[in-house]
Amino acid sequence: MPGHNKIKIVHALKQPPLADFKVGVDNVIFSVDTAQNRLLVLLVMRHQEPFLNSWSLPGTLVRQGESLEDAAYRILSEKIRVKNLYLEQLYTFGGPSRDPREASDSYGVRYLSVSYFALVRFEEAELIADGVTGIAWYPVKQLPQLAFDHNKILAYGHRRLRNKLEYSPVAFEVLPEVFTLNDLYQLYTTVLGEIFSDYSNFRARLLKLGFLYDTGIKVSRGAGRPASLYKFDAEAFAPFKDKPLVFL
Amino acid sequence: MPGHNKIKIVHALKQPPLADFKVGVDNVIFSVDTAQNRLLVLLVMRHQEPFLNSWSLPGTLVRQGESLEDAAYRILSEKIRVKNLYLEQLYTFGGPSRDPREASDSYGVRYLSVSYFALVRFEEAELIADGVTGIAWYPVKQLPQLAFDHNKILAYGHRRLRNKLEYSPVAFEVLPEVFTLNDLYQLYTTVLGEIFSDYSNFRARLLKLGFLYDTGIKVSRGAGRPASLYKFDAEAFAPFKDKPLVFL
DNA sequence: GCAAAAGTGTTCGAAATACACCCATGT
DNA sequence: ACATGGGTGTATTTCGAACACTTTTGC
Repeated sequence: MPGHNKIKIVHALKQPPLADFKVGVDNVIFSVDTAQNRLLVLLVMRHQEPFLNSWSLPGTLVRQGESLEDAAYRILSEKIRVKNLYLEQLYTFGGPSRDPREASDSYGVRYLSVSYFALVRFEEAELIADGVTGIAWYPVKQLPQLAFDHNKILAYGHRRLRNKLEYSPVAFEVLPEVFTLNDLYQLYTTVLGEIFSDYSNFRARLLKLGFLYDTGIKVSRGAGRPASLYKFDAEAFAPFKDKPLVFL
Repeated sequence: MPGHNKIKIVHALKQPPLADFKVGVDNVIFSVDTAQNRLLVLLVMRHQEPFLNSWSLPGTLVRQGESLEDAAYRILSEKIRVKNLYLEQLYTFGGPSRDPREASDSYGVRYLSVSYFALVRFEEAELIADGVTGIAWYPVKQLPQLAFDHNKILAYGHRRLRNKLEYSPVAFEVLPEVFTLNDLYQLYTTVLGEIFSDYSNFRARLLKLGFLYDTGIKVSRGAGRPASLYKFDAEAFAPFKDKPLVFL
């Protein structure tokens, strides 16, 4: 079809050229220190320009043949060893000039960031300190200035975490295998804030739902009556999957 | 620091090269035909390879200096004219080999799709038929086979729409300026399915919330008692913003 | 008058809220 | 023994589901 081709060419001449991208993946990795009731996020110190010696979210550029999610898992496994984790895509930040390299190398290459949101168990997460890379859990209450637009990404991740917590059982991905109901309650209050119902009501509602299994094992934390250790029963939770369950 | 430099080089040699990307933006544009109670999605016919003569989501590749959202608005405005609309980012699909061009041109260029989700008012949306481009509203109940992974993207968008509808006032972006409570009810049932409370309860709950303004104007649709036309009062809704409001 | 659609009201039971109270342990 | 945290029970109120009933129109 010659006529059709002509149209395409005319259009191509009118339009500005396509942008070339490198695609980065940045992870917002949360965990909760139940002992100290702090919500933590994993940060790494940059050792290259740009933003040399700034803290940043652990990230990487996507390689040939690698899917976005693969890349997300790759950085994660380079930084910490975990038994299991929760991971989902967050958001894609892609405005021009969000990365200073775009200006400097003037090839017109854009840097786009697909962010992922992850939850790991604090007790099981073993940081991989390779001696060169600074890496640390930071309390979200005391964040430093981060590289790029990472503060924005982190804020977005934090919002997602709060939402998730209300209507999905992500909490049990963050807690240790067994936990007391108070651990669970503390987790909700530290992440969501004090806007919360009574402990006894929280407790009653959750137990009635029936996906928490009482192991019978008691644990004593200093003074006071020992608490039962509970376990999340994934099978018993199944019927609630995708239902608008809210345990506010 | 020479030692530091050496480490970088060694790593670079071990690692597979970075992928180069073109970034596409694909829009899932919904509207609701209140007259026929159908949920519609905007599709365009492709006139180039790959997937010549397949229906697809309206999309484009991102140009130099253009943000992702700009690109989303650009395609949208090339296809339809609307007064106002709701737009938000959906998800980023980026596995290797999701686009057949990746294989064929063998430059190792990857195609990544950032999808956007849009809602427009059916009555106000004027399709721009340029004679060449086939473009049409398709009922989501009767979708054809789409190009690329667009069926998957569309399914994802549909799920998001259902969720949005339950806890945010997007419905009023899709309805005309004034509407009857029945219009609203029909909208919810057509999108969410019949899993729904009674009309009278739905009605009572919404009116109690107090952000629907009764214009007093009555409109008669065939037989039966004429209905009041209502208006969404954005200011009165403000206090509910970001609250876990659900009008199921 | 009768059907059809809009709009109102009533009843009933389930859940959320706010407590008061009992239980088991460390010191 | 008493302070501390764990755990249970109960009265009150709010809210949603179901459904009966009234009102206003077209035919």
